[in-house]
Amino acid sequence: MAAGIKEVASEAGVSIATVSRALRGLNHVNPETRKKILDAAEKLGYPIPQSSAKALFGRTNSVGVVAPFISRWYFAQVINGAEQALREAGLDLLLYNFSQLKGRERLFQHQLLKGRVDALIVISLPPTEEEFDSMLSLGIPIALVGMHHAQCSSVAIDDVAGARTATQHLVNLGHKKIALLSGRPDDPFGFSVPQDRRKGFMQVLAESGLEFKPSREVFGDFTMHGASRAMDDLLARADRPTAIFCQSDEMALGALQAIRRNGLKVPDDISIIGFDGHEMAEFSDLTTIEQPVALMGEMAAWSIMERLKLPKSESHSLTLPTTLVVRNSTRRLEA
Amino acid sequence: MAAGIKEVASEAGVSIATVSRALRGLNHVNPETRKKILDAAEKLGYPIPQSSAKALFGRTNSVGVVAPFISRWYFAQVINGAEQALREAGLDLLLYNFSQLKGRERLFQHQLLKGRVDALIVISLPPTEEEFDSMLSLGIPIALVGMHHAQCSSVAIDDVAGARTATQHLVNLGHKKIALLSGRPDDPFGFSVPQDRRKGFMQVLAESGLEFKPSREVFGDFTMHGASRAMDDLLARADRPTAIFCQSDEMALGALQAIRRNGLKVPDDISIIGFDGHEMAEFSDLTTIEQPVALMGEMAAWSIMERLKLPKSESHSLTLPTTLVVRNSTRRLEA
DNA sequence: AGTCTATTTTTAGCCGCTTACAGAGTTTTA
DNA sequence: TAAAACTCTGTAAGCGGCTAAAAATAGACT
Repeated sequence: MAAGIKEVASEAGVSIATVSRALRGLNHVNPETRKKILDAAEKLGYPIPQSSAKALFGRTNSVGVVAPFISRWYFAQVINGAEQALREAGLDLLLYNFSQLKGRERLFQHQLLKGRVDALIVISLPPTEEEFDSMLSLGIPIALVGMHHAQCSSVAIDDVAGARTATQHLVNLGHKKIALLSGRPDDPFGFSVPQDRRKGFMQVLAESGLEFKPSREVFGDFTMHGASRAMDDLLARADRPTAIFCQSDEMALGALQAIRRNGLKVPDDISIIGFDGHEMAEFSDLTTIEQPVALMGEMAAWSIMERLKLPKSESHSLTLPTTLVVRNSTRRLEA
Repeated sequence: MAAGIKEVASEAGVSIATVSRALRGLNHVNPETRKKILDAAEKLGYPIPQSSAKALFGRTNSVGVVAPFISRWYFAQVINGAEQALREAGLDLLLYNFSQLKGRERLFQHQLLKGRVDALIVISLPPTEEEFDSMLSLGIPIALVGMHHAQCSSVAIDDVAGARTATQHLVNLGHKKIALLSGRPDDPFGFSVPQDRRKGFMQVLAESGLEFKPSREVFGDFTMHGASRAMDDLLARADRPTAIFCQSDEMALGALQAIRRNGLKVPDDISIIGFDGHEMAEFSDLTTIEQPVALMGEMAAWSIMERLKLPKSESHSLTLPTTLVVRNSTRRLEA
C-alpha cells in the first residue's frame, strides 16, 4: 500500500539512491537498470516521490499566490490563469488571502511562507517597503501582478494610459461635465491602481482644458454596492455630469443600476465607461477598457518558472496593452 | 538568518527536543524553560516550524481544494469561504483545478495529492465511483460541497426543492408557458445540479397540470454566453413562453441580455428567475433562489477540521436552506 | 597481468523536526 | 526511609528522499 522509494528499490534489487537517480532521469544510471526500476515502480504503483520529503532540500514544488481577495472577478481570473500555467508545469498552488490581516500580522504571514513555497506570485497587493523586504528575504523568485517594483519581475498594465484612453473617449464624444467614480479615499491597502487611474483621468481633463470639480468625484470602494450608493449620492447633487468614468467595471455595473434606479437612461442621459473587461461588461453593454487579466496570471507563472529553472535570469517588468471596447453605454453628447 | 529550531535550542541552552515540545505547547515542560525558549524564538525571529519537515510525520498542515473551475462565481465564493476558515485555523490551502483533465489523468492527479494534504474539499465535482474510491483510499477526511455521497461529509443545498420553489413562483404568478434554461445536455462532468434542478422544475409543472414541451427547453452551458445564444434560439421559436426558469444566475443574466437584445422587456413580456444568489443578480434586479455559497465553503472546512481533530467523528451530510428572493424580473401574467 | 580511467552503484550522512525512551531530580506512597 | 511515581529534559532513532564521496565494476591501454 504505502509504496515508497524503499520498496521500489528492493523490488528492483538496487539501492535507494539508484532509484532516486533513475526516477529523476539523471545520468549515471545504466539503461537496463533504469528500466528495471521503472518497471518496479510501475508494478508497485509508486506515484511520485513524496513532496514533503523533497521539500527538505529546498524544492517544495509549489508556489504561493498571495491576494487580498480571491472571489472578486479580477483576482479569480488572475489566479485561474496562474493555476493553469503552474499545473501544466506540475507545480502546486498555495493560496494565501490577506484581506483581513493588517500590519504585523501580514508580516508574520510572510514568514509563514518560509519553506512552503519555491516562489511567490503577488497579486495587486502593495506591501510596505518593510513587508516587501521581508518577502524578498525569503530568497525566492517573486512575480508581481498589477504593479511594478524595481527588485522583482512583474506583469501589469499601464493604468494611467488606460484611464487616459477612457477619459479621452468621453472627451472625444463631446462631454465636458465628466465625473469620476474612484475607489476609497482612505485605501486601507494602498493600492496604486486607483491613484493611477485617477491620474490618467486628471491629465486628460487638464489637457482638454476641462475643469475638474471635486464635487464630481465619488468613492465606490471597488464594489458594486459601494458604487451604487456613491452614484445615488452623485446624482442627487446639482449640475449633473453627462458622463462618468468608473475605475472598475464592477463599480460601473453598480453605477449603471443606480442610474436606472434614479430614472435616468444610459447612454441617453449619461454616458458611462468602465475599466477591466469584466465578463459582465459585455452583457451589460458597457463600454470599457479591457485588460488581459488571465493572461497576466499565466505570464507571472511563466516568469517565476523561468527564474526557477535559471536562477541567474534577470527579473523583468512587462506592461501589457489595454484595449478600448466601445459598446452602448457611451455616446456623443447631444449639442 | 536561517533560524531553525536548532538555533533556538542553543540560544535557549536546551535541547532541540525540548524546544519542539515547548513550541507546541505539550506538557512536561517547565514554565520557566518554556519562557526561556519562547524568548529565544522571539529574539531569533523563528516563525514556525518548517512545515515540510513536519509533513514527514503525517501532518502536512494543508488541505486540498478540488474544483472544476476556479474563476466562476460559485466556485470562487466557495473557495473563498473555505480559505477563510482554514487560514483562521492555520491550515494552508492547496488549489487543484481539474477543468482540463479527463479520465485517467484525473485519477492520476489524485495520486498527486498523496502526502500533500491532510484533507480534501471537493467542490461540485462528481467523480466516477472509481475516482471516488481512489480519493477515499487516500485515507484522509473528505468534504463535498454541492453534492452528497454516502461515504463522506458533505454540505449542499436541496437543488430539487430550490427548483421547485422557483418554478412554483412562476406558476403562482399565473404563468403557463414556462421555459427551462438548462446546462449542457451532454454534461462532460456529470454534475447532478442540472439534473436536480430540472427534476424540480418538471415536478411542479406536472403537479400544476401544465404540459412541458421539449421545445421549451434550451441549453446554456452554465455560462452567460451560452445562455445568451440559447435564448436567442428560444425566442426565435413559435409560441413564445411567458416565463423562464434559468438553472443559474449567470445563465439568467445572459438570457436577460438576449431578451433585451430581441426587443422584449422583462418582466413585461417575459418573466425570468435564476438560481444561486449571484452578487450580480441584485444589480440586475433578478428574482432568484439564493443559496449560502461562501458559507458552504466554510462549513466544509469546519467539517474536515473537526474530523482532523477527532478522527473518530462520523461524517455527516448537511443540507442548507435556499431562499426565494423576489425582485423585478418576475411578475404576474396579465390575463 | 597490472594500472588507469570511465561508468555505475552503494554507503552513509543529512534535511528539520518529532517522538519513543531513558535518565536525573523531586515528590508521593507505603 | 526506601520504593514507587512524577516531572522535566536530553539522547537518539527515524520520517522519506537526496547527494557527496567512496567503492565496485568494466573497459582500455601499457
